[in-house]
Amino acid sequence: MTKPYHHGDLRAALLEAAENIVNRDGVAGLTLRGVAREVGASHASPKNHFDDLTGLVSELAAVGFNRFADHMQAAAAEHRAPQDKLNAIGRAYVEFALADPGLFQLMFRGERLDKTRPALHAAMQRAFGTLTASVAAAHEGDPDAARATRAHAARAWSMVHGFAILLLDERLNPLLDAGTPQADALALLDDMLTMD
Amino acid sequence: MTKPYHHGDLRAALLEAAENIVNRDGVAGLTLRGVAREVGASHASPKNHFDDLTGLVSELAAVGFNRFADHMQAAAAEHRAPQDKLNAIGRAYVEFALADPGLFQLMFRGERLDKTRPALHAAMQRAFGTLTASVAAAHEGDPDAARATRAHAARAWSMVHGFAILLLDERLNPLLDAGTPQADALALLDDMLTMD
DNA sequence: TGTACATCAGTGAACGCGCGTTCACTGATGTAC
DNA sequence: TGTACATCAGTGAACGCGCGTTCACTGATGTAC
Repeated sequence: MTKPYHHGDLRAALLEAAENIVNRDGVAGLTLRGVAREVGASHASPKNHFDDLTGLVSELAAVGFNRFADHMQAAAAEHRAPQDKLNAIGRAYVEFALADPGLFQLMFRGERLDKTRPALHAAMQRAFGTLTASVAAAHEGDPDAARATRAHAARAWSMVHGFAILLLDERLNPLLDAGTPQADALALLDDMLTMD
Repeated sequence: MTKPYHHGDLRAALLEAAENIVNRDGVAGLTLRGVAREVGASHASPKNHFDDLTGLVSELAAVGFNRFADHMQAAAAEHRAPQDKLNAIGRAYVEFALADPGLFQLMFRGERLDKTRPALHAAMQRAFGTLTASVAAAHEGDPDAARATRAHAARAWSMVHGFAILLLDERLNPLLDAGTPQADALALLDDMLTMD
C-alpha cells in the first residue's frame, strides 16, 4: 500500500492528530506544523482546511463541544427525576474533563477560539443548552422563577466547572484521599452534588 | 536624570512589567524578552533574576497569591459570623479575578508554574489555607465533620473558582443582564452564595 | 580617608530553533463534450 | 467510452520573525586593608 498523493480525509486526520497533541503536550504545544507532522503530511497542508491556528483550534473545539453535549445527554437519559438528571450531567461534565483533559482545557481557553465560527457556535449552544435546560427543569415552579433559575444555573455550572478545572490543575489534591485519584475525585464530587 | 547602569530594583520592575503584560496580552504573550523590553533593559537581564520563563512566571504567581490571600483576609475581617466571612471571601475571590484577570489566569495555569519554588509554595498555602480554614470554621460541629467539611470546602472553592473562570471567558453572559457587566456578575454571585 | 580588587548586575552581538506564511509546482479528481 | 481540461488538495523550498540562550564585555558596588 503505497502512500497516495491525496489523503482521503486529511481534515479529519488533522483534527484527530490535534486532539492527540493537545492531550499529550497541552494547549501551548499545538501548532499547525506539529499537527501536519503528526499525520505525515506537508506542513503547509493544514492551511487548505483551516485558515490558521485559530481555525484549527476552533474546529477542534466544536468537535469537543459536540462530544461533550452527547456525553451529558446520554448521562441525563439514564434518569427520570429532574434532580437526578442534573446530578448525572454534573458527573458527566467532570468525567469528560478527566477523560480528555487537553481538549477540555482547549474548549475553555477563550483567547484561542473564534466563537463566531458556525460549527463552534452551534456546538457550544448545544452543550450549554443541555446544562441550563436541565437546571430549569429541576427548578420549574420555584417562586421568582427567572431569577432563581439563573442563580441555580450559575451555581450548578460554576460548581462543576470549577471542580473540573481545579482537579486538572491538581489543586484539589489536599481534599482527596491518597488512593486512586480519579475515583476519589468522583466520590468527592458526589458528596458535593448531593449535599443539600 | 541620566539612566544609570544599575537599575536599583530591576527584579521588582520586571515583575511589575510582567503583570502589565499578562493583563494586557494574556499568559501566552509573556516572554522573557518582552518583559525586558517593557522596562527598557537588555533582553538577557531577566536571566540574572529568574532563571527562565518558568521562574519568572512562578515568582509572579507567588506575588499574586500573596495579594490574593491579603484581599480575602481583609474581606473576611469585616464580618463576624463564620458564614458571612465565608461569603465575603467568595466575593473577594471573584473581585480579584476581575481586577487582575491575566494574573489570575496565570496563577491557575499549572503547566507554567514550578510549584516547588518556596515563594510560590508558601503563597499558595496562604491563599488556600485562608479559604479552607474559613470553610471549616463555618461548619464546625457538623456531623461526620471531616468528610462534610471536605465536601463543603470543595463546593465553596469550586463554585467561586468556576464562576470566576467562566466569567472571564465570557461564558456566563447569557445569564447576565445587559447592563454593567461587572456589577451584574457580582449580583449574580451574591444570589448564588446566599441561595440556601 | 584612600586605594586595590573581587563581585556581580546589566549589555549587546551572535547563534540556532520552530514557527507561520508565501509561492511555484505537481498529482489526482471530476466534469464537459 | 474516450479525451481535454479545470479544479483543487497536497508538496517542499524559501522567507522573515521572535524567541531563549550563550558569551565576552563593561560599569557599578562593596569590602579588605
